[in-house]
Amino acid sequence: MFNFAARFTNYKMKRDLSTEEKIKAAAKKVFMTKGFDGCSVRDIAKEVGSNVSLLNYYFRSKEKLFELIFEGAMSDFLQSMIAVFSSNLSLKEKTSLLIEKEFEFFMEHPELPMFILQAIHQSKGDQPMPSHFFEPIAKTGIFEQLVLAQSKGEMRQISIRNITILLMSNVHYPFMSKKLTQQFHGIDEATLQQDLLAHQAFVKEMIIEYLFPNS
Amino acid sequence: MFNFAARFTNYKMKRDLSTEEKIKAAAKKVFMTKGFDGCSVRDIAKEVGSNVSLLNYYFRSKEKLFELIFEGAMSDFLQSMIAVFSSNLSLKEKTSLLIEKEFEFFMEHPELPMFILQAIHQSKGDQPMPSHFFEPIAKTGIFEQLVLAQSKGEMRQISIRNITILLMSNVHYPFMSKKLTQQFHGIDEATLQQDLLAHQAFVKEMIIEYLFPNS
DNA sequence: AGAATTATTAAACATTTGTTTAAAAAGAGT
DNA sequence: ACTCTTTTTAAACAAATGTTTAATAATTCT
Repeated sequence: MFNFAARFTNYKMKRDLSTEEKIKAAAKKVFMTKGFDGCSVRDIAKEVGSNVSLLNYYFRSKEKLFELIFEGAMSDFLQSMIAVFSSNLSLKEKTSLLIEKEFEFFMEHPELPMFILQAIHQSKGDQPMPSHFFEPIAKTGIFEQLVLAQSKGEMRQISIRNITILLMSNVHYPFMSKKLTQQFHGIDEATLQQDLLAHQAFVKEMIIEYLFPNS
Repeated sequence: MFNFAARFTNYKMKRDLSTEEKIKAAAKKVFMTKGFDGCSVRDIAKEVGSNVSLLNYYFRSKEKLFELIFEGAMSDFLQSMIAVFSSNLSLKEKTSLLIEKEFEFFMEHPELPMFILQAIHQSKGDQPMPSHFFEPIAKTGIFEQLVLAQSKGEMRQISIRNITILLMSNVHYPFMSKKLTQQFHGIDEATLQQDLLAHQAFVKEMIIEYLFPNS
C-alpha cells in the first residue's frame, strides 16, 4: 500500500517565505542593470545581503536563476499587449490604447525593453523562444481582426510583421535609448521624462494617422 | 645637447603592418557579437589566431581596446547622419534621404545599433560621451535649419529632441530586434531581410507625412 | 526534549579572468 | 657578422569566477 500522506508529511517548507523572493528581487535588479555577463553571483548575493551558496541552494545555478528572471520579465513585457488585444474594441482603438498602455508601463519599467532585447540578442544557444511566450498573443485573435480590418479597407495594407516592427520601434526604443538621448542632447533625467511623456502623444497621432488614414 | 634625431632614428616600426589591424578586426567582430562582458581577451586572441600577450602589447588592456572599437563604431554610427545633414537640401529631402541612407547602412551593419546602445546603456562610469562625437552634427547647422522650417510652417512643431527619438526609433530598432522579430513570427533571415527592405518605405512615408503635413 | 528536516553560512574547489614577465624570434641598421 | 630594436610567444601571476562541500543554525514534527 502506498502511503500518499507520507509524501506530504513535510516539515515546514520555508521558515522565511520571503528569502527566495528576496533573492529573485535582487537578481532581477542586478541582472537588469548589469546584464547576465556583466555581474557575478557574488554581486547578487551582496545585494541580498547574504551568501553565494544560498543562490545555488534555491536556484541551481546562475544560468537557471537568470532564465527565471528572464521569463518573468518576458511575461511582464507581453502582459499589457495581451490585455489590450483581448479587449472588446476596434482595431483603431486597440492600437491607440496599446501605445498608451505601453508607454505607461515602460515609464515604470524603462529598463525592460533593453533587458529583453539584449538577452535575446546574445542568447548563446540558437534555440528559439518557448512558444508559450507568443502563443497567448495569437490566441487573442488580434491577427484575424487585423486581416478583417484590412479587407474592409479600414486599415492600410501593411503586413502584420511590419506593423509589429513599427509599433515596437516607437514604443520600445525611446526607453532603450534613454542614456544616449540624455548624452546626445545634454539633458537630465527629469527633462527626458517630460520628453517621453510628450513623445507618447506624437507616436500615437502619427501611427494612428498612418495606419488608419480614412477617418 | 639633445639629439632630437636620435629619438627618431627608428628601426622599421612594423614588420607586418596588418597585425595591429587584424587584432582590431577580430576584436570588433567578437565585441560586436558577444559584448564587452560576454567575451574574454582569449576569445579575441583565438579569433586572431595568436596570443593574448599580443593584445596587451598593441593595446594596453581589454578596456582600452574596447574603447577604440567603440569609438570607431560610434563614428560609423554617426557618419551617414553627418553626410546627409551637410548636403544642400531641404529639410524634407534630408529627412527622406536620411532614412534611406540609414537603412542602407544598417542593412550592411545590423549589429551596430545594438552594440552602441548596449555599450552606452551599461557604461560603468557616469562620464558623458566625449563631446567630439556629437559636435559634428550640430556643426552641420541642421538644428538651425529645423527651427527655420518650423517657423515658416513647413514642418510640424515638434521639439528637436522628439524628432531625434522618432527618427532613431524607426531606423535603429528594426535592426536591434531582428532576433526577436524572427522568433516572434517564426521567419528566417531572408524573409526578415525582405521585411526590412519594405519597412524602409513605410517608415519614410509615415514620417514624412507626419513631419511635413502640408505638402 | 529530541529527532528530523530545512535554511544559512563559511571555506574550499577547479576554472577562467586580465595582465605581466621574461625569453625567443624576426627585422633593420651598421 | 653583429648589435639594436621590434614583434611574437610561452609561462606565470594574482584576482575573480561559478559551484560544491561540509558544518552550523534554525525550524518543525513527534
